[in-house]
Amino acid sequence: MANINPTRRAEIGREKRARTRGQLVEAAKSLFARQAVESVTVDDVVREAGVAKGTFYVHFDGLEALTAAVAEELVQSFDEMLQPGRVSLSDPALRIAFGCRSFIDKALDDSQWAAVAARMTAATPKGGENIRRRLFEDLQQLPTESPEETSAELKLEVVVGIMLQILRALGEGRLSSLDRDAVISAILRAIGLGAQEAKSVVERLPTTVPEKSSRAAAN
Amino acid sequence: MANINPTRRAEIGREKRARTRGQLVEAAKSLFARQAVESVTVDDVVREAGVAKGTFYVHFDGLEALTAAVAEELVQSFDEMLQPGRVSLSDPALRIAFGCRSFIDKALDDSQWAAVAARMTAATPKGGENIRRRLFEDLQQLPTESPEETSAELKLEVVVGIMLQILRALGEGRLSSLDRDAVISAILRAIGLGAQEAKSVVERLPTTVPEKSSRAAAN
DNA sequence: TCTCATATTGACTATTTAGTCGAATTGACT
DNA sequence: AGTCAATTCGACTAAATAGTCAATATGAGA
Repeated sequence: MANINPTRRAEIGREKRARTRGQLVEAAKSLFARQAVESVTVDDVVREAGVAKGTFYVHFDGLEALTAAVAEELVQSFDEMLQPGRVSLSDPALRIAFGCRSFIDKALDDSQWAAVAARMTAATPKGGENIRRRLFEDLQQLPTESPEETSAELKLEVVVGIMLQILRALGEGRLSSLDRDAVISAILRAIGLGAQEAKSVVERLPTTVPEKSSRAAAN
Repeated sequence: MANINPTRRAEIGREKRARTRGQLVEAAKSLFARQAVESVTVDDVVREAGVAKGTFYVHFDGLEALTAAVAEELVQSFDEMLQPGRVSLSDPALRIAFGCRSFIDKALDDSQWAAVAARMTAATPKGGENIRRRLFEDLQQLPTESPEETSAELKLEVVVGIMLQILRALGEGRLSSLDRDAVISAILRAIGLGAQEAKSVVERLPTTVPEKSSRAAAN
């Protein structure tokens, strides 16, 4: 008699489930990197994932749920990327610069990630809200220049705008020989730091260990 | 006998044609302002325009052609907006600032235009190419700062990124109390001008006569 | 090898969308 | 009022897409 422990049963299933679910999310990311999120169909996804249509609906209620899952994964990667800087850096300008550089490094290392991240912010603004809010707080803590004319709200849009455009460009293969520090400097100057201050912030930025595994090379 | 001059016949038709075609383009713009270009269907358009489906295909081969027509109209409005500055201003920084301010003024006056313009650049990069190219040329003509680290290619993405984000924000109703000059200053500082230089450029910017008719108010 | 809970499959129906076409409407002119 | 070329209409077919479900496959443990 094969009366297996039901808890064990569920465990076995979870592995298989997780693998298939992962394939679907991977397929979605691959498609989102190539075309508009709104133009991707369930049939596209299952074809790309090499999975039957019914399977899709076992894992997700519909495209919206899949999109949310991709967004969730992105937010996860954002948080992991930004966490180290948030805890260790006390200077808001330095925190902003660190966050931006982390994004750029990731985008330089994995252009698919860049393309997906850029597309998802437009499609599901919900996911990016936390990152926006934290950036906004950092911008508010920035020492205000003499006669401050640039509101924190505007600075927020400026930083987000530059970063998104860089992500889009890298995602499309443009700007592949990008100078990270030049971008950070431009952002810092845009939000009111002087050229010298900006340069100084960039120089004080802690060096990050270069990643070993390259996703871009693997694909 | 009603044997009308065939040339006259065609003339009569053209008016009716033009009106219907205009309704379709208007409907498309209205939809593009609300949702992703890729998610708009022919049925959406004809419903919004209050026109039968068959009529749509009399005027356009398909959605792509309609989208191209909307893009064409946008490019037209860009050119009209940017032309005065291009011919009268010799300082590249001034030309860039003027162009950006023209965009912002238009967006401030007509948030639908802003939303559509932002969405269309992503959907049909073809249309924006000329504007991009002209901006790039202006950026190249900019006097190079001491040890130039920011390439013209990067500056291009920075300016475009900021402008697109401002357009998106205004299109979504955010930043409605926007300080035009603050945006221009931020852009100029980002591309390498000092804070004082940027301020000076903004002050030297010729004043434009405020528009009488407000599209935003009319809708 | 057999069992069986779980996961996967793909054919199926229902709905949405693209695109067509003959019939009806329009409106300036006679 | 009548004419007629141009335009518009909307029902129609074909194709694409969403979502369902009974049948099949999987694989660890007995």
